[in-house]
Amino acid sequence: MNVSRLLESVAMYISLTPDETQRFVSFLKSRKMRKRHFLYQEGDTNTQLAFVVDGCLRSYSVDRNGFEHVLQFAPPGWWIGDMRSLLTQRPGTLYIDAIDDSEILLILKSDLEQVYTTIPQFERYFRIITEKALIAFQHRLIGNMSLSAKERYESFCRLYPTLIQRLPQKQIAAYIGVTPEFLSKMLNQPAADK
Amino acid sequence: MNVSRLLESVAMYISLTPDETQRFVSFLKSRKMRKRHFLYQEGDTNTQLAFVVDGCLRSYSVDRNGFEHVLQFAPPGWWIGDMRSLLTQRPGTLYIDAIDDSEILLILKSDLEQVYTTIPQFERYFRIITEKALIAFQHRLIGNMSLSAKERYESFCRLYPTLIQRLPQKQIAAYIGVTPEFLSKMLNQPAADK
DNA sequence: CGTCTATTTGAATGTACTCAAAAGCGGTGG
DNA sequence: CCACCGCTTTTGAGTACATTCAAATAGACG
Repeated sequence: MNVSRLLESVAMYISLTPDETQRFVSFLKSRKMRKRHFLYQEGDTNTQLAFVVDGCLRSYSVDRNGFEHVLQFAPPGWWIGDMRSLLTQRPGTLYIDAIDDSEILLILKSDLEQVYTTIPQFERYFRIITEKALIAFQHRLIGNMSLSAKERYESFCRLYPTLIQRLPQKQIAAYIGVTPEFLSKMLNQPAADK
Repeated sequence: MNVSRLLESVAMYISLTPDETQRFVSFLKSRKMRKRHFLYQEGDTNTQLAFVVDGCLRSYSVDRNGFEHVLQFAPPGWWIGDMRSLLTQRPGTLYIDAIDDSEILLILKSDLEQVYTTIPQFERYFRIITEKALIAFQHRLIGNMSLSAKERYESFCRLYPTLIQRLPQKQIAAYIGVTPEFLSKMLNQPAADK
């Protein structure tokens, strides 16, 4: 089990003793996921959080017309899950799948609670991680309201420069909030520069 | 200083000794704000977090064309601040002002750090508060991508039933992401019911 | 009351969507 | 190794939702 990437992330914000580290790791389960395979589907109760070691996952919802909307891409080093389902312990509204062959570390909600009570420093770690996620989503929301589709695309390219190359356009469209058709037209008609 | 509302919120997630409570309260500063007065403006470095005791605040950004986009309304019992500026300690991009005469409790970033180290339970409190905020923003983002303006308006009414009455339409428009003109037309042409 | 801002209304415009169909691309099996 | 299948991307024409700009009206506040 390759936990070094996660321990690096943890070490950025808190200091653990070898024993604490050991106990934390004992709660983790490693899992390989093949491209296009699901971690959860809508209606499942999400009882775990996933840390991406290698590959890339995504979470998305499907609206009543069948259109997908990407909530998050999770490259290596990122956490992903259906936070709402995790918190409420009720069936979620998100799908989470692998967009590449991936390796992830899972921790169950119940074990996470264990971690919080036995190694309180993790409250801090996840507080900070969550704050950063919150800031990112706030920023994205503002962007969605104040930028044009073209600007959102450019902003996306800046944010995920590595992802942009291996993601199908369709996924990018579902992230920035336009139809695949429109994104295609936009990219092939740079006639007017601004 | 009216701290009972905040202590209620804290007590929902953690248990403090009287001494801890006392120490926490000693970090808070009470402040009254008159309607339309600012807590921060764009470019300020936000060094504090605000808890609304009474009244209502809002945070918003102004895009390059001068349009306002509301990030958050904060009725009594809610926290508000420019999280990004608070985390990075750099000038923020948000404006925060009172939309009603309000009473708030402020805590400085530096004091918050003190609270975290001396009363570690607060890591938990703010982790949970932040998780809830994250979930709310994720939900709103998905809504912005998958719902029509009318549906976003209805969703807003459900979320803030009390606010809806005392907020100018313009503010609601700036929250759901449409122009005030369009919202006005939408509300006055319910000809077609669906 | 008078001023300032919010709301309404209308006409013209634009950005992005819908639907449909063709073309491209990648993986799979023969 | 090639042919085929399914999915993604492209392209076009028509449309719709929402914006822009302008001006009139209504409300709020001092």
